[in-house]
Amino acid sequence: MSILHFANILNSFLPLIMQSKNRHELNPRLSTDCVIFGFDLNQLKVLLIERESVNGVEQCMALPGDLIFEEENLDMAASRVLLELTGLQEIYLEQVGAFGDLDRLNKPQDQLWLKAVRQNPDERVITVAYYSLVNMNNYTPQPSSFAKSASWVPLDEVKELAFDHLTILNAAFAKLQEKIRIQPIGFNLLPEKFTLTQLHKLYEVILGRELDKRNFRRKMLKLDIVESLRERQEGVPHKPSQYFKFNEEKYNDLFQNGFDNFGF
Amino acid sequence: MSILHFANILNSFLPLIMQSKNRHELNPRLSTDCVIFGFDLNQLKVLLIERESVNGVEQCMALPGDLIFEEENLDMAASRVLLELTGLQEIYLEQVGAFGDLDRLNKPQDQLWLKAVRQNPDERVITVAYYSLVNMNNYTPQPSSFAKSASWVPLDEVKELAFDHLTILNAAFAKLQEKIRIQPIGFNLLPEKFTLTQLHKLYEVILGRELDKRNFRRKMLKLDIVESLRERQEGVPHKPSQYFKFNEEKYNDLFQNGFDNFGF
DNA sequence: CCAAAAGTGTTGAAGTTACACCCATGC
DNA sequence: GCATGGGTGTAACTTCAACACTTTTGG
Repeated sequence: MSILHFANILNSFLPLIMQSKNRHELNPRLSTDCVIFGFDLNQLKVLLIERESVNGVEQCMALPGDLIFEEENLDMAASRVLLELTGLQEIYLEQVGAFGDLDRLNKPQDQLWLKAVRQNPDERVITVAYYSLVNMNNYTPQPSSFAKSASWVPLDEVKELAFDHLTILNAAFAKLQEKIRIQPIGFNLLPEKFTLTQLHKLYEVILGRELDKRNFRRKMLKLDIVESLRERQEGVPHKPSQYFKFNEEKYNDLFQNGFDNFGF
Repeated sequence: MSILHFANILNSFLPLIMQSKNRHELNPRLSTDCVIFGFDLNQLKVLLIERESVNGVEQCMALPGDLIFEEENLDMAASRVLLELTGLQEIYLEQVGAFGDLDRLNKPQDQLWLKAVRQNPDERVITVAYYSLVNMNNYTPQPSSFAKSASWVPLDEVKELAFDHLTILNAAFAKLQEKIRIQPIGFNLLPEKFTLTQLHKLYEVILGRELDKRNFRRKMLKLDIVESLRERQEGVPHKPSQYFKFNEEKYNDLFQNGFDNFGF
């Protein structure tokens, strides 16, 4: 009796198995990946994990991500996986979308890794990606589970990632760029008190182009989402800058309504 | 030996089964749903299917959607399912996102239906939703497969849908509203030749508010994405309107670059 | 006193809003 | 001739883009 034949017989029991099995199992066909953006006041970074090498072969870096449980909401799964691999928690994650290309796990190196850690390494896996923005100062990654390390990597140094993670990262970054035009989301990436120059820089790195300093400041101040703390930098070898905080009330207002800048 | 015990033993063979089974099977945990918007020159409509009644119980309407095959891209699955259920094809579908709440299939009526048509009715299913805009004149729905009927339903008459389809519809509509501010996508919803009044009406129903007629026309003409056909309506009991077509070249240009209206 | 970044105003151009009347047609 | 929707212009206002110099501090 061939394996195929054997499997086909077992196959007829699948419905039974499905109904009775422990639902706290992992779903072998569904995963989640998280794209967490941070900002070090100079450049945009993304949180990546390093996985253990397999048979002495170094694995390239990856987004924090893993299979989800059978009985787990997608959103909760993303939060859990992020926590397990990097120690970060209480982060609002927004969905980027589902990624399910048939060849997304086919790179030889990825296959090697999957064979080492997954029960069903050949299983086709669809992943649901999430993204978020965080203030790097408040979250220090602590690798655990299969993450050998978890660290902030400058976006423009990311050349290669596991699986289709580069595609996912690009999609998330595109969402970020689109979103920052409509909602004043960037504040999540900054410390509680920040200078307008830092905010200015943040917008420049997200949008990928220079913005006029005076026009930028005028606009931000008029939107009324920043508020001076009447406190200045100290110890800087130049004219000290005022610190600002963001005005949560206005922020929430704009966050909900968007900037509504289309013109209609 | 309990069923549970039995299942647990079989469970250990699962990896084997997974590897050897026919990959042209349906994945019992993954589905796709399509939100197709149409416009009848007066109101927005969405394409819904009606399913066979189960044990004499009428089923409420649903988005066209079904399980996807193991070896099938998500995008292709959405196109296939749409074709199978409604006869529509060659439609560009854009992803809305993944929906996977644990209770999304739990309504009693939905359970009834699932038990009638699915091999594993209790399986937790995650769905990947897509949306599109079409010119209703070019696509006449032809129900088949488990769709008893497929028809255009005015958006504001949709009160209840199967599963979490109302949530999905709302998410897709929100995307549509957001997108039309950034890209001139509305033309997909109109016939090849249309009047500015029809286009105007379309924008009003999508955005859900009145727009000044003169300002709207001025703006559209300046964007240069519509072009007069120097042809007029006939047989209308009022001053006949010019027909316009949209300027594909300009359209594609704006489609790629967006309106870039944020101000930075 | 030098280097470095902070902070500040104006102007011309473009875009936005609000608003009311005449026109061409079928009946 | 009347009902219906088509089609048009202007003025006040707001927003945008471009541009350069003075200020404050540490060393």
